[in-house]
Amino acid sequence: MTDHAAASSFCCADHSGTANAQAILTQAEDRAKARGVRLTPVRRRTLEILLQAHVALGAYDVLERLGAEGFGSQPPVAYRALNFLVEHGLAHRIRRLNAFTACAHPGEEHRAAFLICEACDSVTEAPARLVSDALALAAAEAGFRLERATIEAVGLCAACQRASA
Amino acid sequence: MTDHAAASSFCCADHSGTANAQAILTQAEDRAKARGVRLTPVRRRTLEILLQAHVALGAYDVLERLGAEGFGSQPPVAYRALNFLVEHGLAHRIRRLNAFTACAHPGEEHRAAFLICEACDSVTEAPARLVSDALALAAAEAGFRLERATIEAVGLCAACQRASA
DNA sequence: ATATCTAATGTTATACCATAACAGTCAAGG
DNA sequence: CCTTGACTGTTATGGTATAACATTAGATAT
Ligand SMILES: [Zn+2]
Ligand SMILES: [Zn+2]
Ligand SMILES: [Zn+2]
Ligand SMILES: [Zn+2]
Repeated sequence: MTDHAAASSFCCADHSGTANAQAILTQAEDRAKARGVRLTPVRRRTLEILLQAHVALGAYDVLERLGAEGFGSQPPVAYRALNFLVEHGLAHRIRRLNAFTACAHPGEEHRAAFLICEACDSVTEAPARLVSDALALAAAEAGFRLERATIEAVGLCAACQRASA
Repeated sequence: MTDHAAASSFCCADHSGTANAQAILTQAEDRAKARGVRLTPVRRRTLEILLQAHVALGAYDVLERLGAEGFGSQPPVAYRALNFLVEHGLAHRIRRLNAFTACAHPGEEHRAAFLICEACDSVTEAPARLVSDALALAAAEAGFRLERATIEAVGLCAACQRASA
């Protein structure tokens, strides 16, 4: 897991960061303000780190960067910042990878699905309205009251399909 | 995680085990034979352990039981058996819980969603054809070739809703 | 039957992921 | 000011998972 960041440096999707990272960061600040929570330096920097990465990062990957920049260097520092971002819709946890990725659409309320490429480790956030609705239906049929869900697909991203063709 | 097995001893769903456990075990044997793989003693016993549990079990929970019965007592013993069962459709991995549960419908090819109760830790396997289709569609729209997916819902099972009403 | 090969099991050791508990710090609001 | 609650940092520990290698059990082929 630790070498994800190094690998596949010119990979697929539009989460590549630098492009719209600034815009997303601004949205994130707005959202934080709207919610009345503080986007403190560690938290903000953590979000930037996620935005700059083109793959999902493990907590220890994030921690390493934070520590190198003068923030705390012990696991709780990273986990707290990451959990904060997730709680407030600024990042998502990818359970299959034990990793985190910046939300591509902060501000909107959304239920996302994640498309994880087995070849390049990229993670793309896809709109999951319909998937979510279908799941809600299936849950209702079982008398289950759905609170939230994890939807993660594994396969090959468009770029890697072309590359392997 | 370790006390899941102890808790909620008369819980909700139909995965309660003992009822149709025997039938499922038979199906599993058939399926293994059909696939030309061996359901060895550890593997079979591991499946039985999962079937007897009424919640998903962590690898170390399973390991503890296996060790107590004369099988190996080191992590790889449990992980290998569990991974075998998952690979061959006899069990499922519940990523949100870092746990495993016996498949309720071995034999059939199926893409399942899991309904995880926050109150009693029960895990119910729900048919997810429609959810899966919707996800396939969303993936296709992103040019993503879907291989497999994890669909896990968190909420309240029917029984626990009644209990808390 | 015996040699041979492969799959499966078991062990040791280690890596990776995550949180509990407590101490110090900082920024309001009274 | 000074209290208060939120935030950051540290130490310590617990839980999850795999790599690497030795051993054994089953199948296959003389
Ligand atoms: Zn998002
Ligand atoms: Zn890719
Ligand atoms: Zn199943
Ligand atoms: Zn329940």
